[in-house]
Amino acid sequence: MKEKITEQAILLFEKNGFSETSIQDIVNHLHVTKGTFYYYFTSKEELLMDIHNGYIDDVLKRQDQILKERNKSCKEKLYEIVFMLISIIESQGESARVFFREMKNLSEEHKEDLIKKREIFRNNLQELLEEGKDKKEFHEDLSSDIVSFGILGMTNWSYQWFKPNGKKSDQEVAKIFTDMVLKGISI
Amino acid sequence: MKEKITEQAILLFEKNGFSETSIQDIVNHLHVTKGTFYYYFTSKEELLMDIHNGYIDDVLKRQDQILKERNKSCKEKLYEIVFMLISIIESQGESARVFFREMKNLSEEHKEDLIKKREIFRNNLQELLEEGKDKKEFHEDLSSDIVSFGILGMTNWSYQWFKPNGKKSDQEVAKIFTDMVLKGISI
Amino acid sequence: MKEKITEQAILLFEKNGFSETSIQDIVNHLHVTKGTFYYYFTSKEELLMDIHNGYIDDVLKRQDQILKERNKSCKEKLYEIVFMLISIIESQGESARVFFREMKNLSEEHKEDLIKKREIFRNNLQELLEEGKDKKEFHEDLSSDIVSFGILGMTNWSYQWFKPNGKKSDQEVAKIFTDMVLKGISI
Amino acid sequence: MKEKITEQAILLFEKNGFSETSIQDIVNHLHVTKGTFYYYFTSKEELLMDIHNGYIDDVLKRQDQILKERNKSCKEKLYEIVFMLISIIESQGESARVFFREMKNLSEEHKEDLIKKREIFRNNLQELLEEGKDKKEFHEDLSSDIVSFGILGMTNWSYQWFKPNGKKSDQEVAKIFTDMVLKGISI
DNA sequence: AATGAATGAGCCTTCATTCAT
DNA sequence: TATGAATGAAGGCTCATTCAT
Repeated sequence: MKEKITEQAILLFEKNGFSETSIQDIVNHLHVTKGTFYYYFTSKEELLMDIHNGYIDDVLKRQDQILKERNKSCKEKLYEIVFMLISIIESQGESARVFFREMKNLSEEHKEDLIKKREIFRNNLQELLEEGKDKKEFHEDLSSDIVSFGILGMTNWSYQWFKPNGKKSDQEVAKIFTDMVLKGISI
Repeated sequence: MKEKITEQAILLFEKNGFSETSIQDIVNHLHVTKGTFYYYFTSKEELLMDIHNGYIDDVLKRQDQILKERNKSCKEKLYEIVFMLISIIESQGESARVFFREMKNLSEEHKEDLIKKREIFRNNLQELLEEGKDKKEFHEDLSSDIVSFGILGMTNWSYQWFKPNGKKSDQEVAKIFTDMVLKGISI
Repeated sequence: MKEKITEQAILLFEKNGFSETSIQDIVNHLHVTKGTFYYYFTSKEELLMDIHNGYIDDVLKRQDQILKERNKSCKEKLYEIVFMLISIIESQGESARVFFREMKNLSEEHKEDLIKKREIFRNNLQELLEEGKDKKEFHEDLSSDIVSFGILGMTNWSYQWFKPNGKKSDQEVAKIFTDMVLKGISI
Repeated sequence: MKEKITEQAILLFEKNGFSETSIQDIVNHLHVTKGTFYYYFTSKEELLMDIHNGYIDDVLKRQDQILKERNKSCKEKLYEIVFMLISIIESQGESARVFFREMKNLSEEHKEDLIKKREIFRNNLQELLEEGKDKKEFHEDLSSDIVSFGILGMTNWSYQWFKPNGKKSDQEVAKIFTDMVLKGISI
């Protein structure tokens, strides 16, 4: 039941926003009563936090797995991270959108926790860029901080327009983005 | 007065969110009463729409000016657009953040209008990329649609982390982003 | 309107208790809506505090007037205070009962304020007893603290049984109590 | 278990009030679940009634024992009743406070039962005063009804201020009160 | 004897909006 | 142009109670 509530909530938060979705809305869709909701969650915010944690923890775990792979170059790892981010928006688009849009509705304390985790993710990417510089895979005058923000912007922003069943697949988009970042668009 | 209300609303919407900001909050900061608000606006949504239009119209106008410039290459124009987007977040950060976050609170009708304008903006960028391909400034196998999304992602996302008085200026960030997009990060 | 709400609330709080009376109950009796209530009060507790302050401030003012009277003996003043307390329960019985029963529903802060005022009242009584000892009106080995508690107990408790239109008037009750306290019941 | 629930409930009702204490609160403190509560009690009100009956029955029994004593004067019996009431507040302060404060939360029917018992107690006291008048121990023009209310007020009110480990013991307070009632404070 | 899931009614509070002045 | 009083709908949350197991 707790899981069913969470799933339904993700759908509604994504469609209408957190503040615009009432507990009543959520439980109506599941044909249970508000009491039931409060049996499983102590507050609406706790539910939102659960959703956020579910998303970021999953993303961090996948990033970890990619970075751990021994016999891959930094370029290859960069592609895989880009692909992972795009494809996670394909498979868990609603969670992703809730994640990016609704952080402000968390309590100050919870928000801090999440911002820390998000910063860890970005920092790992920045370190990958630095490692690539050391290994002469990337330009040595690369601003790894700004560039990491740029790459994340490209991929994260895709939740605004990327459609799972659109013209381009997640793999194609990831390829185009990685090409752009690696080789540039200029002749 | 109408302008003062709009300005104050932008500040509060940016800080606390649209749904979380009450009309009362806004008028309290201006030491007037709710009646005054409803003398100038027919609804809270109208105010939000005004803010959105103010932002996108400004951005479109600036883009137009850049694209009209005769004696500039496509590369140069691309840099100028990136710079314009970053710098507008420096100078009008609050409006920008409200614009990106609060569109869902507009009525279906108003939202459509805005999405159209936003699509015009992106399409202009895509056309610039196509023109660049024709003029042999950009690779001929460039996916101008996806790449335009990528560039917008990079710049728009900067509202999440870019700080006007941070280590890098808007010009530097624009330069780094354009370099990355044009030349790539790979050796 | 604010006054009408307060009056109605006193009646209901007295009859059913503070926690057992809903804002809805109050406004229903006045044929207005809950919004109206919150236009005049910021919270249910504020209303309760208003009631408490209205009562204790009135009682303190009256006590002051009695104590200030120049040409009266301590015994006479004691009678007047007892009479005042009984008669205030006759005229403002509901307020009195709310005052004695519902203090626990105030916030910690507000409660402290009130307890201070109540303590001032009792202390004034204790000082009157001490003054009476000095002037040889009362026994010199009188425990003025415990006795003051006893007198207040007698009078305050009357809110539990005293009925304005009962067999004995407030003046008679005050006379009986004062006689008992002054002369004792023993032969 | 039933007893454990009752004890815990008394503590919580005294501290936070009946309406402000939830069944959940009570069972949490005992590390059992709500179901358990409803196995032993049919409703929250029944529990409150049990507490009330426990208190008043005990008080009535003790009063009975005092009144039955053959070789004591009415004055002595009066002292013992006052002492009994004060000391019961010392030993069972929580029950006493719940008794005096929470009667309004009983059903009309249950409340009547209790009021009857309370009236029996007061009436016994009044009869003791009458008996004292007959035996020339008390003034013959004594208003035994009002005086009995006064004595009960003095003692019952002590639950508001009497502290078991305070400056004066229960015996001392009872002595002061009885002296005041018997001999008066006037010289 | 005890649990845990679920209910449903009610509560305090907020807020966009209206309207007479 | 601006105010202040009032509305009504909705929202988050609590809680006594029920019941199958």
